[in-house]
Amino acid sequence: MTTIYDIAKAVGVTQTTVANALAGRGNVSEATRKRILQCAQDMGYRPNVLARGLAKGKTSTIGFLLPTIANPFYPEIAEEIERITHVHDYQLLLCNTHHDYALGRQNLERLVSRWVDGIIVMGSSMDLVDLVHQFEHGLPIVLCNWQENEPSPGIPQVNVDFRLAGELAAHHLLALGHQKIAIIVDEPQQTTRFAGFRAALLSAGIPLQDEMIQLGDSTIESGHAAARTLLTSPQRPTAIFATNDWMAIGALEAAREEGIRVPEDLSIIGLDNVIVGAHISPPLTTIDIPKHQLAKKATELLMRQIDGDRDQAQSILIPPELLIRHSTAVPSSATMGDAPSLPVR
Amino acid sequence: MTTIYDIAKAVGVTQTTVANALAGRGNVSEATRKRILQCAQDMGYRPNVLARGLAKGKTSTIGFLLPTIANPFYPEIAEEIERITHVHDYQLLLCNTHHDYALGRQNLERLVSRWVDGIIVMGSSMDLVDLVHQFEHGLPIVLCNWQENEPSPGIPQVNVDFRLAGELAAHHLLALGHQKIAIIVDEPQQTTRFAGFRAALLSAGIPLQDEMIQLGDSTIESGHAAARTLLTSPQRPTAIFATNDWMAIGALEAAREEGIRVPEDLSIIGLDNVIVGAHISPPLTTIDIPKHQLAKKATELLMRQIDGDRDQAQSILIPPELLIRHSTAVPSSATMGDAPSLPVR
DNA sequence: CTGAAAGCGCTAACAT
DNA sequence: ATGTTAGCGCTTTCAG
Repeated sequence: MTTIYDIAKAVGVTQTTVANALAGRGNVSEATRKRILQCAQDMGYRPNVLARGLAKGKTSTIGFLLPTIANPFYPEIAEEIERITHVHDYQLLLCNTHHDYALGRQNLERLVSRWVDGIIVMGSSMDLVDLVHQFEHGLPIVLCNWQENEPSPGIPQVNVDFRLAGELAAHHLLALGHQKIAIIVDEPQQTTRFAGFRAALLSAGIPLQDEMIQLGDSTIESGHAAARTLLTSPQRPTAIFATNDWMAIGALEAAREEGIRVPEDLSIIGLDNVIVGAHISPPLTTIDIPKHQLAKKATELLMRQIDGDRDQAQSILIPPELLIRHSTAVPSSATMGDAPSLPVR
Repeated sequence: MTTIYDIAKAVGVTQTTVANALAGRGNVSEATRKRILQCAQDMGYRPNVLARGLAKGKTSTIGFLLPTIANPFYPEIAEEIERITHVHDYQLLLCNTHHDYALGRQNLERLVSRWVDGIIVMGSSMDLVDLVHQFEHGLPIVLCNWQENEPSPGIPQVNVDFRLAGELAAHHLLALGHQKIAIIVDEPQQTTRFAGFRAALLSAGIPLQDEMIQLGDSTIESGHAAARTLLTSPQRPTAIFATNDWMAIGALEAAREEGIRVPEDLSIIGLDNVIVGAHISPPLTTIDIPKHQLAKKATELLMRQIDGDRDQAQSILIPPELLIRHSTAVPSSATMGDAPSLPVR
């Protein structure tokens, strides 16, 4: 590896001059600058960011903690954050925690050891306690999509209004005329969307029955298993809200296996708006999470913190939107004469 | 940030002793070791990996370049590589190149600047020329799933036998009795699987027609568009091989839109065996790529290189496997009496 | 068993 | 406009 010292020697000047020339500081004569740049090029010089980080106490690196890139919801956000951070000349360090708090802490410590300038953490990826600890020690942190209403002691965050998300799902199903409604939820991670859903049903006079609540862990398989339980019970629901698309896809699969048609005999609505959801059969009705906006705001908040703008405990809330496709419809068993018609976009 | 010097001061010894104690070298008395470890714990000491990397000339970091984590094929591999590297106490640096060679080079240079100990590069993510350059300068590199038969001048690689993959797809469709067969391929990235497919058809006496070849770019949308073209042509095929699952899902969607039943009126076979493919309707027949094996071998090869085992230009070839699900079947228009029956697993 | 000192490649005052 | 110097936190000889 060639260093600035090598260049200095070759050109016949000192380190400082090379450093200045390379950094584009004005105090170098045009002639020597040219020679230096040329030489750097020839020798294939690459600055050593370790040395720079050590000297400056800043690494231009930010960490990004998420549960798993296996659920395509996260890659959509991760790629956007990567894009933005690159524009600002930061390098992104991606870490999967696999919903494992121990792994989350380990990853966090790795990042701290690397002197990252800040981190963005997605909900369900780790224990808030560990984060608070680092935050109080001065590490810039932004909570993104933090599940759900956990108190965040002064840590800036950008969130989706999950309560509203749950309400939107409920209202959609209610508007279609459903009465026997079930939910598949990843508890306690996704408790707010659950609460919103439940409250909306309740205020419509259709309280959610206990046996209509099934737990999942956000994977396709868990959605599949939960739906299976729901669909083989005597009290079979006519509509299911899966609190993420991945589980909704599993539910879709279970319905198919049971010979239950979607949306004719069963409506399924997800949450996330994962790209593939639009391309399967039937195209999945879902609650859209504005992922790019989430990524953008989170990165902005972090950059601001890194630039010294601490302690203005920002908390941004982004509204989700109902996205009607074809996995939801008026219940076929709707005997009531005033069944509302199905709006489709 | 507390440093070993802080600890030294607190305990009343010198840096060296602290370093030795922390590194677990034997030359420290049990008494002082205990005090040091205790103190480190109390002060929340975290080693600075930048400083360590600088001093040792080794960063325990490896880079991983891939096209995009938006296609779930890659996350499945990435997570496995991350897992293995963590076991070996390496940190993984993930970089998306978005199939953009300029971005790929930029990412590569970033990694080099970070003094990564080595990199793993997945096919279609960047220009081989840039890699060769770094490799010749001594950077350990492993090519993983490198598309397809590009010459790799001495760089170790682990590949899937894509030619066989193409043949397997062809043989499956032929065995079912298909005659009007089409392909959707991401050229020139996926040329080997294409070649295998084409050759197998040819030797069965059913050469692939030019109008039965459509190009895609590995996205769902491109598969969708390509299939649409195929399915609306007068010479509509009875079977389509999409060279990756993502495009196959797009093709499935196109068929649905055209009112063409799969697999009754149209067989579709993909390649990758992406998890979600098993859970959609109909479950996708595909060629399985042993991703974990790929990840494992690639990491092994890299570790070996890092440990000094250069220049044994290894090249590992892993065989793919046919995975029959429900998107392929005997063509309904099969008027021949000896249509083979459909094996399903 | 413990300490002193040099050095990794770079930045950042402070000279000249 | 260029040079000198110290220092970032750690590892690594080499001495005591």
